[in-house]
Amino acid sequence: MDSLLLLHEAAEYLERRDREAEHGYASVLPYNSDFSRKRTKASTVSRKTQNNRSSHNELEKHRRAKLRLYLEQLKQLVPLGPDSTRHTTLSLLKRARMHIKKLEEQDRKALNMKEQLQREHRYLKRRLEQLSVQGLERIRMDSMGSTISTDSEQGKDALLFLKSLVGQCGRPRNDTQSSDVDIEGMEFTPGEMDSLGSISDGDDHYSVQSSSSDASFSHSCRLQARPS
DNA sequence: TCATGAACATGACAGGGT
DNA sequence: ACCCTGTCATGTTCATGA
Repeated sequence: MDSLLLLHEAAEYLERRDREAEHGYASVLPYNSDFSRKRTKASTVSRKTQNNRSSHNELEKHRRAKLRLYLEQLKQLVPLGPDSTRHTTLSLLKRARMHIKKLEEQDRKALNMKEQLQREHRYLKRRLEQLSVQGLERIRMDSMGSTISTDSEQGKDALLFLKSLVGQCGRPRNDTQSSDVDIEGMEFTPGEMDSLGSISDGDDHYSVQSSSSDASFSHSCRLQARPS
């Protein structure tokens, strides 16, 4: 059972108990009434039970202390906000449930983003490889009139330049490192998610300019791609 | 003073061990 | 069958804020 489900059940339980108390059942039964099973049976309590009572009380106290500790630990993990100066167990559990839901949503969005970036990276890499081949061809054609040594030097320079380009653009988010993308504190606006949604892996019509969230990434690659 | 939440006491029960 | 341990349900008491 996952933590969200546990919290959900805990919060629902406390809410139910509150509701029942409001409507007059369960915990508001009259003391010593016929409905009170423990008090009516108390008269038949054995001497052994009496002897064990204090130890049982101690155990119960320990159990409650443990519960308090867990609630304290939970309080450290859940952002409580400025408005909640006074926390109750119920409010804490509700907040924790909301917080977990929010984290799950962020995680889902970050995974989507990661997949889109991986697709973008693969596309850019392919494109650079194409461009490097085309660039070499063009340099070779342009330098037909020059000497063999010059031609060779220029080709070598161009090749080095293009290789470095592939390295630079590929390095920030290559396939092996992409699983380590830091998604801490990522906030996504609906616009960002929409624009990312327009990219598809199998579709090479993907437009670099259309990706608003990665404009800086693609733009820097384009700028660097201009030989000085 | 009253309402409310937390802490406590206690009986009941379930499950595991002997 | 009995005991032990952990948990739950319920009523009471206490602390605290409005």
